[in-house]
Amino acid sequence: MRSEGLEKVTLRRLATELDTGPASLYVYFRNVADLHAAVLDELLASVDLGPVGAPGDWRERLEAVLSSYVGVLMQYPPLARSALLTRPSGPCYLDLVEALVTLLREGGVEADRAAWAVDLLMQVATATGAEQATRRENPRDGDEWDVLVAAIENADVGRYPQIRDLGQLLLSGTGTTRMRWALSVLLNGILATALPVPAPASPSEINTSEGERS
Amino acid sequence: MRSEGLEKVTLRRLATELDTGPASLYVYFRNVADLHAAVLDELLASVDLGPVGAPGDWRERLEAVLSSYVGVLMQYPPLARSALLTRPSGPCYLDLVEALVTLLREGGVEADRAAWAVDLLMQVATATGAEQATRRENPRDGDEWDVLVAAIENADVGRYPQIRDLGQLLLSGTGTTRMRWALSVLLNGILATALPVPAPASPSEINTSEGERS
DNA sequence: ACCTGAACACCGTTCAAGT
DNA sequence: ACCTGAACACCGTTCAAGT
Repeated sequence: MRSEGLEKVTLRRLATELDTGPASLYVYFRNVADLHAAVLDELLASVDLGPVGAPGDWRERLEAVLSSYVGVLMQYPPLARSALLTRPSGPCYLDLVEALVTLLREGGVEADRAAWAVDLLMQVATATGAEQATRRENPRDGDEWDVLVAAIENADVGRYPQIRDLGQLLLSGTGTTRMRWALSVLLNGILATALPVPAPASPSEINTSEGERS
Repeated sequence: MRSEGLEKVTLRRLATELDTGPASLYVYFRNVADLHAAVLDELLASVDLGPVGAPGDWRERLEAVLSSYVGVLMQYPPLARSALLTRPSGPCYLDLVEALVTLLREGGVEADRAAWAVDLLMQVATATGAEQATRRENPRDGDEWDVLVAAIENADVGRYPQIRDLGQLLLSGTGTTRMRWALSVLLNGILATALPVPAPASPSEINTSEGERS
């Protein structure tokens, strides 16, 4: 419907695209965050969930799904950024969650742990996508990188002995290899870390045990 | 110097605060990202690095430092958001990196692994801070939560069997307990996951082995 | 009743004109 | 030479006035 190539997703741009004033969009969206969420979910439809049903190692398939997700985010920097702050609940987002849970459970992760693990995996993937998308669209990124390199190389030995010791190790690796390693860390950690035992609750407060969520 | 209580850090607001026009700030900062980075680093000075030199379990001390960091981010939502996309290189940021590396090494993590681990820990902590800060300042967050609860409870059983199966488990736990678990996951994963063997490089390209970093 | 033009209150950035 | 007022090109949101 309105899935034309949008680079800067903004209320006004979409309004002029539709030959109307910006006020009209408030009939469909209560604010700009709502609009972003809607476009984002539309976009998540293009994430490749094929690996879920495919044969092969569940870890590799999970990595494939998350890579596809990150790739989609990187194509639309502003949406990638909004994905970090939004609480998505669209159908395609749920498809993605469903896929990740399926793969985790296939890997032997029990239900409660898988539930929390999905959030963590999505958080890291989304943050990675938003970061890389922003850097990619920022032409001055090279400069910032150089500044960081210089800051590390010239770091005061007295104040930053560890940093001086690590040196280039802090900057080593490509984005892809780092993300592959991060995903391994997460999966190994998830497999090794049980959920905390829930705080003992008296029977009367069992139904409010969802917590403050803040 | 200019560390007055700033809630919305914006070029113009700071300019009027200083009784001048917005153009004047371009003498000190080349753009608004630069300004954010500067203020952020100023803010990072208030992160409590005391636990680094204190006695006790290195994991708990690392958790204390990161909690302090997240707490600082949550006090300034716009800066928390910019921290996700910026490539910080200020002195206080380096202090924080130094602290984390120190604790990781104390825990027996070897140098190269610690170098990558710091980035991952900071990414998760920063994302958590930015998320929670944004939610806290958004009064409609309750509504979005309700929408998500409803979406999960009423999810189509055919399309989302796993989600239906998990149900409230997906929403269980407070922000704090989730973050404590996430940190355990990360530390367990870091301890369990060696870096990939670097791609074999001919001697001639050893000096360019920093990678594309994209 | 529904839609929307125009206005409001902001942004970041640039650049010519001042001192 | 250095600083900056004013202008430019955008934002998101509201609201009164139209149909």
